[in-house]
Amino acid sequence: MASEAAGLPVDEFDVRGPIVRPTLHDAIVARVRDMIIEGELAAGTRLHEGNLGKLLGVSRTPLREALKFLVSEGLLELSPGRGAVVRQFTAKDVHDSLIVLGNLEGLAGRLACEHATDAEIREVRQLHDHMMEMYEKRDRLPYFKLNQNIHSAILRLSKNEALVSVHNVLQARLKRIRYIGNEGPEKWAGAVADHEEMIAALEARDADRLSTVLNAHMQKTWERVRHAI
Amino acid sequence: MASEAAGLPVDEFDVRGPIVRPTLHDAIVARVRDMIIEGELAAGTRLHEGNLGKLLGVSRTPLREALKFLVSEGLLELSPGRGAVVRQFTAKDVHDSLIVLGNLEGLAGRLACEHATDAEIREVRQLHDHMMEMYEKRDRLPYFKLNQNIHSAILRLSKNEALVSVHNVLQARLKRIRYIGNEGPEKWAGAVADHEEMIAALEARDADRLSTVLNAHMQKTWERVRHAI
DNA sequence: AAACAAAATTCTGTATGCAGCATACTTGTG
DNA sequence: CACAAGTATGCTGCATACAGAATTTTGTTT
Repeated sequence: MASEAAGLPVDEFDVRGPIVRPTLHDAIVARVRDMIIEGELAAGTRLHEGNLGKLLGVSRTPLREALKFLVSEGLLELSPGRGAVVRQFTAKDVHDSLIVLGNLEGLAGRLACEHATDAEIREVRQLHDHMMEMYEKRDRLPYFKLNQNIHSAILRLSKNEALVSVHNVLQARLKRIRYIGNEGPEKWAGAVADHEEMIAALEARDADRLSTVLNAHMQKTWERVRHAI
Repeated sequence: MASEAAGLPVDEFDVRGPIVRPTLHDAIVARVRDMIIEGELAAGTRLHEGNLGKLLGVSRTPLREALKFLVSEGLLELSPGRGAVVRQFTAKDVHDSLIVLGNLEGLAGRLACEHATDAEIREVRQLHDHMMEMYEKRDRLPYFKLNQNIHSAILRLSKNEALVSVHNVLQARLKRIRYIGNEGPEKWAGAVADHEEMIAALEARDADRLSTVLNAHMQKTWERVRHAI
């Protein structure tokens, strides 16, 4: 309905909401979040509103709003009068977060077994097979991305928005650490074995088994990343 | 160490951080959050930056920063070009959130059995006994507050910061609904029975039992509040 | 009278300016 | 030479100003 002419970038109209346009706010939030995850802004770094604003090409006002948003997400900390600092996670913080994440993913797996359609499970299987190809080639980055996608997919298949939401927040806090916590070959093999069992349990819709594997998988993740903290 | 003279309002120095002063930002966030929970700002209400700012006695800049913060917490929604709106939760949203909350509290109970000191458990027992007095008197508001305090205390006793954090976010979203979802006497009695079992399980450090009760308690909460949505 | 179009008003989004606090530097003193 | 006090700079926090989008109101036409 919006435009018949081919080649136009995107429709301005969305099915459910009225108009959906990308906002500067979202762009800044996403950009700074990426800078933190990719280590461009190391933990403990004090964020200079003037410099960072010039770097991103925005003025201080929308930047400050974005920073407040990231504070709420737990990626930044705020010292009154001293501005925002990239949050430094202690080993205990990470361990605690992984315990919660394991529990949340366990719940997600349980719900996914109940609510996912067969077609959706097949899509996860495809992601899994693709990931295994990357593992055979020892191609770490695509493996890493597909791995994340599979976990996100299981969360999505729980069909529980609240669960997805809190998982995302916690996941974002740890992304940086999982990014650098690249394990040795033997532990990698262990993670792959976990994933094999995951997909099997999901296809069998064995809620208890899937839940258990996901929870245990997260506990092993701790062993893999603890050295990096 | 800070001041020997009695009567001074508060020490300016905290044990761990350097200086702790209340910030305008935090005050605005807390105020608007309360206005939402207490229904002064009903779900669906469009927040007018000019009016709200005048009402609170602050200019638009810090107000907007606070609103962005609350958007991240999930209490507000943002329509680009149209400002912030108090988020409207569907019945499914609430149900989903309660499922997650039940799981989180179950985990918290499990961890609390492991990590809480005897003294801390005794404090929870005192809260519980006090709450029971209020129940005998059918004094709803203090009962409600003490109830919340007990749940918060169990979360705190888990000694897991990440768990407390995500629980708080989810809890804040539902506070308004639990505030209005005041049940009849028979369901109230059921909730009280749950609490009796909770405190017993905690004192026995029976992790499985406490976890089960907390999870079930949250599922019953759904029955109590569903009519209010 | 109803529907559409255009103008005016109002509100959001962004930039800039200013005041106060924090920090770094400099200078004076023991 | 070390340390402390005073000064100077720079940054944050907040307010205001301006531009563009959204909404409402008004006028015109059918």
